[in-house]
Amino acid sequence: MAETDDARRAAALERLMTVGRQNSAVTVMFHSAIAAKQGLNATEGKTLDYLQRQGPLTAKDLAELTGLAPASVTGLVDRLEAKGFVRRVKHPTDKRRVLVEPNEAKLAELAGFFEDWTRDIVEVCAQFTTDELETVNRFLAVMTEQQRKATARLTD
Amino acid sequence: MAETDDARRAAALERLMTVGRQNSAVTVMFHSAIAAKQGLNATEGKTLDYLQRQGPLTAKDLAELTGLAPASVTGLVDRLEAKGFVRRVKHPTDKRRVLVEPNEAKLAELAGFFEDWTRDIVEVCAQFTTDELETVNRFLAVMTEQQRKATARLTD
DNA sequence: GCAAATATTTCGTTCGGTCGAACTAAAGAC
DNA sequence: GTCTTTAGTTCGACCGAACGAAATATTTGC
Repeated sequence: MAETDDARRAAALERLMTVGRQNSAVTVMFHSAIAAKQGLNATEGKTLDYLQRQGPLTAKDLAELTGLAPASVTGLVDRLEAKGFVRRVKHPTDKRRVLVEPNEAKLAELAGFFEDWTRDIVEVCAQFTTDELETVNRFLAVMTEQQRKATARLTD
Repeated sequence: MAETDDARRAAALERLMTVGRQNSAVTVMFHSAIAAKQGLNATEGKTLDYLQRQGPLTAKDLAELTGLAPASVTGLVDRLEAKGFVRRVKHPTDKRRVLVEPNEAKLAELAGFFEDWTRDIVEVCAQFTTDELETVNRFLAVMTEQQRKATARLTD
């Protein structure tokens, strides 16, 4: 029954596209809702993402990552600092440089925002066996990498 | 061996959180990269999303959906029209109203943007059995709904 | 040491996106 | 038929965020 198997797979793939696109759209909205709730614009949110993932970065690093002019980074960091999300720290060896350090407490507070969200997730996961969750994990990991590459391709 | 099962599940859940967050971050970046490539800002992108999903909408509808003032919607539609993504159409029965109609051709062109992306996805999916893909679909559908509710909770 | 290079900030300017208020046109109420 | 309400646009103004150029501080190279 190769044909019905093929049909079933084709259906699964098509549905994956649909559901994946819906999920993407909702994810974007969720993110922007959270950012808005904290008075962060897109640039600021992206910057915090980078800092959270990579730890302290210099202004120059941030300029490259965000694609902003040096002068703009100064303003960006000023705003984030005023809101308490980061602080400027002198670079240990090169005093020209400024390290922008994320405020862990503030980010934890942000994580607190996710708390009931996390609880909901776990609850929803009750519908899935551990094996299934591992499949999902594997899938998400692969897709994330694929999408990361696609993004890089777009922005080069 | 209930304990090791518990441990395995806990590990799977924790990993899900991590990988899920990474995936979200990348998704957001991917979206904003696509939007930027087309010269669209966040508001314009969101508006096109609504139009694509719900079909033609009046300026008033858009004002409510986006949370913008009427005057701002005029400007928003002007910009989208100038870029060729939408057109204004007279409402059939109420001549005060303006229907904002998405340009299917232009959106298809946008879909073309996704073409090689889609190809990559399918390729990546070769690593998964059809059963696994169906599990993923089920998971994504559930998570999408959950996240949709969470977003609504944040923006009310 | 001193000149050139590098990292960041300051300053003045510009621009896009939003707003409120006033205006126009059409629909609905009575 | 007038009066009120509703939909959308125009206009003038404002604000946040970005930029380039010049200034400052520090490091590197010779």
